Amino acid sequence: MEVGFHWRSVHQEDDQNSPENSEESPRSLLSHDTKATSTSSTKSRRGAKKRVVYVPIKEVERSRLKGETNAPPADSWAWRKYGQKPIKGSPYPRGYYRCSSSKGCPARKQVERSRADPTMVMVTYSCEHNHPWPAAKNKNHHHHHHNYNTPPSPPTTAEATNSDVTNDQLEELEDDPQISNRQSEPEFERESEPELEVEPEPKTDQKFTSLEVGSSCGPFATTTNQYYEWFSDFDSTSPTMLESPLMARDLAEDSDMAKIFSIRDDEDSFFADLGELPECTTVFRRREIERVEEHHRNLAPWCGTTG
DNA sequence: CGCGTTTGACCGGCGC
DNA sequence: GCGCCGGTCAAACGCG
Repeated sequence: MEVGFHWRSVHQEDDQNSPENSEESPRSLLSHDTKATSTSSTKSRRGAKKRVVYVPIKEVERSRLKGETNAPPADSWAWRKYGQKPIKGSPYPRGYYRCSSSKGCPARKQVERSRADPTMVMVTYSCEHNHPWPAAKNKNHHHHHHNYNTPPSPPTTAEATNSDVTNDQLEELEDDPQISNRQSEPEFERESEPELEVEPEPKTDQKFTSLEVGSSCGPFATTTNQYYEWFSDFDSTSPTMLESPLMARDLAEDSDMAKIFSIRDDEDSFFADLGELPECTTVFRRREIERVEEHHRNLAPWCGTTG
């Protein structure tokens, strides 16, 4: 495969000038990577580093189909929506989310549908989680090695099925034929199908016009729902998930991480890797986290943007 | 009753 | 200085 996701260090001035420009970037997606997620690190005005992730709306759609109103690329963290605004250049609104796991957690993310490619959802992560993954909150990961920024060890479908997901949850998952398929299929071929799956009806367009993903992002990471999210994201666009755990950092520039990612990109069976990668990442991840926390305490982090 | 979403108001930065 | 715009706050509301 040639796609997957590309770590793009976008050294734009210090901001994504305009939504239009930023949207144009993911042209690669437009071409054929409907399923691939693309990421790019950029800085916001105040120099705050941000990580942008593109997720095929399909993922979102699928999630919704499952009966849950979840939508945004679930990263297993609990996010609480604190605002939504229409964006000038885009017909789609942008949803603002904040980590609800910890009160002081500066982690934030913005979810909006790509204007250039309506089949993609653009998720912009800012700031880093400064607390362990709230596993206890909604799950019983007996061996979860909550790495700060790393969500629970990405429950490979198998793993989760065995230890994390309850029967009910499984049923939910299996309830969606697509999901089941994905788990066993490479799904890449499926992806070759255009947005047919995504927007079979015009009404689909409606919901997006109004709030689209943003609105449906609601209760996604509330509780058990997270499992669904994981699955959906996983079997389909794993890159998305990979993103979240490492996001806020300059992983793009981080040699170690970068390496891992490249590997991932090549690996078709990232599923297998997922089981281990998180572990590996956890190690140095923690190291960095600590540093990050330091920053957070000592000096106003890049996310210090107040307005 | 607690938690999360919704939604309009408010604030601050930036360009003109 | 003013207006536009993106980002956040906070009250109201809904749901489990």
